[in-house]
Amino acid sequence: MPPNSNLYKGSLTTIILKLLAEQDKMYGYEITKKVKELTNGQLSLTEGALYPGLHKLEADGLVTVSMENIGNRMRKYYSLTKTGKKEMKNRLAELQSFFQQMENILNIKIA
Amino acid sequence: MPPNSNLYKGSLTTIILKLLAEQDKMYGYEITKKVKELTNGQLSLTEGALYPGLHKLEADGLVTVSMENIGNRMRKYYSLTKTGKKEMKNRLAELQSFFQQMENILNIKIA
DNA sequence: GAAAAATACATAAGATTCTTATGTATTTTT
DNA sequence: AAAAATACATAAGAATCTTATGTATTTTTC
Repeated sequence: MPPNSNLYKGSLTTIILKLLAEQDKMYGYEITKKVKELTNGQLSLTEGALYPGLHKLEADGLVTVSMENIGNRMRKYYSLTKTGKKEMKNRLAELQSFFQQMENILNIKIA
Repeated sequence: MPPNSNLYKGSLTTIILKLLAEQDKMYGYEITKKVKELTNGQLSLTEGALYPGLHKLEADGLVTVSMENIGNRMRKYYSLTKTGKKEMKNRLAELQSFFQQMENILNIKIA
């Protein structure tokens, strides 16, 4: 597998929030798998960014946690709070306008 | 004027390189004006990011500087080096693939 | 059945890139 | 004459990442 592509800083939590909005609840490792799958293996979230990111979302009240034991191994499932759903919409809108601005500036077509 | 939109970190130097590729030479303040113009005032580069960014591009050998005096005021014009032109293409390509990946992950249409 | 890979979490040090604040000075507009 | 725009700069601190390391279980492969 190639080394991680650089995530443009700031997009990680938006990704997490959007995936949680679609899947209802997910655990960290599952998120990394999902991102790899959706990008055909091109993008790998690093654990050093993912887990602190999830902790921050929790501290900010955007997600809640529920633990589940699978055999002897634990999983921490994350779900969006009501605030988290709103914030997800805000960040998606922000990201869209960022993309629009980048198109204007760089004069490129995306997709 | 509204407060600065957040630039997604990492995109600033790509913007600078692309504008320099189109304009041949520009000075810092001119770059901020151009970005404002292209985004209809929605995006303002902050000086605290712009000038250090230009200095770093120079230190990395991607741009060269030529001074010009306009009356009693100086301008520092920046131009792409050969390496800078290559790097600009690399970063644009990287950014495009990042956008593509974000589309895949977030399931959004851009533009 | 032993070794390797995958699963599943975590944290810490350091790098990078930004924001905010501040500073200097000239020129143009009001 | 005062305010806004032009034109540069740097420093402190915040935010977000990378890289490295650690622990432990489960599944796959040889």
